[in-house]
Amino acid sequence: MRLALVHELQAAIPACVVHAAATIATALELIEANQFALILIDPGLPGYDPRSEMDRLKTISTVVERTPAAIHIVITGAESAQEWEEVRTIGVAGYIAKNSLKPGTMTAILQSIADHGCCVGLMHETSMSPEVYHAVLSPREQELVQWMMQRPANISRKAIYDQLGEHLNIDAASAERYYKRARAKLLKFGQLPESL
Amino acid sequence: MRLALVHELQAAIPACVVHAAATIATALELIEANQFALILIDPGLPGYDPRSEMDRLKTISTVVERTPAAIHIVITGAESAQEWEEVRTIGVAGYIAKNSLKPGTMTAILQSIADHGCCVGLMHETSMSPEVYHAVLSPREQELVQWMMQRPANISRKAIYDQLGEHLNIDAASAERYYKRARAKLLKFGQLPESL
DNA sequence: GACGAAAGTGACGGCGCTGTCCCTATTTGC
DNA sequence: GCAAATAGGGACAGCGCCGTCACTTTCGTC
Repeated sequence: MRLALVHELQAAIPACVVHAAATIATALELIEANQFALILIDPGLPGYDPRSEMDRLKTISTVVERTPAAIHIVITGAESAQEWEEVRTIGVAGYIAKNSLKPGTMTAILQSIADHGCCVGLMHETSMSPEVYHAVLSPREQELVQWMMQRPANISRKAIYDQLGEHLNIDAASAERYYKRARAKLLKFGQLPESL
Repeated sequence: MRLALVHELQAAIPACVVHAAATIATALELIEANQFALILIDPGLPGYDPRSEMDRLKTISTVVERTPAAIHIVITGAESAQEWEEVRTIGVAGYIAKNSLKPGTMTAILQSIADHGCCVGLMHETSMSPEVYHAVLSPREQELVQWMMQRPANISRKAIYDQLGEHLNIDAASAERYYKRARAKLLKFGQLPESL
């Protein structure tokens, strides 16, 4: 889980160095030994660190107080608008629900903080559409299949190709061939979903 | 976060199809429409799904009851030995704390379930050593640096190379060159940690 | 019947990661 | 001093993913 966050950060900030801590104790050691520009905090769950009676807010405020020079973002699974109000007064710049943290969102979050000074990502429109992942597909192919499966019935595939080509900065024709390759792979492995 | 789990699964089971749901409602739709062999459940945090009053146990039991043919594993951030006792009586085969879910562990978990019928992964020895990730390094290089930084002072680097070569099934000499390339990159970008 | 959308197949260059091999200074140890 | 360990550099083939180009066939519709 930490790794996922690290990868998001690395994708958003090229050529950065990320330090990760499994427990609050380790985190406190790190912020004493280093000067960080950006700090992500996952307050964790009840009983996250048994040796500490700190609750969520205390944990956050402790870290923030000890690193006044850094920008702080709270990443939480148990989102709460009220908690955001509380931590923003402490000096937290961002409050992101894990549910609204999709791949690639990190860049937008950091941009928003740079522009408006803060960023909130509660569970807005949870993409209710289920996600399907096929291990035999490369990431690009996976993405193509994902898009195609969400295609409304009255939209031609060609339109999706154009849409996707623009979105990924590639040729619409290439997008078409990706989808075809993906479909061929799924057919070959007998994993073709009924949505053709 | 879901994606991280999906990737772990795909790494553990080659050529598999993974369906992911953001909410319990979506999950219930999925298990009605499909026949799954393996189901991972993250009961989520308090308030995870606001439209449902189900608590953690109710959520888990609902899913388990509706999919008697599948193997169930609970992945949770708020681990609790007591909860494991409760869910095992329902028919859950695995109970894994997110903290003990390191990259590559999935294979061992599934193997353990296949062998002993169940698998528990509470927060055993939390690797207290902090983790450092450099975006400029490739995964292999990253791994080498990680190992080398954890090297006890009285162990020669050569021994680490041998150790690593065996662990990764590569030449010890190759491991050496990976570390050197990694070090050169870090030096070039001014990101070299003091641990040389 | 003609035309366009869609499906199915084959091939190519570029790029990055991997794993291997070789060659040279400099430092550390016995 | 000599040998081993360490640091530093350059080169190569294999492989998978990416993006592109070209060709044929089937189907539905007008």
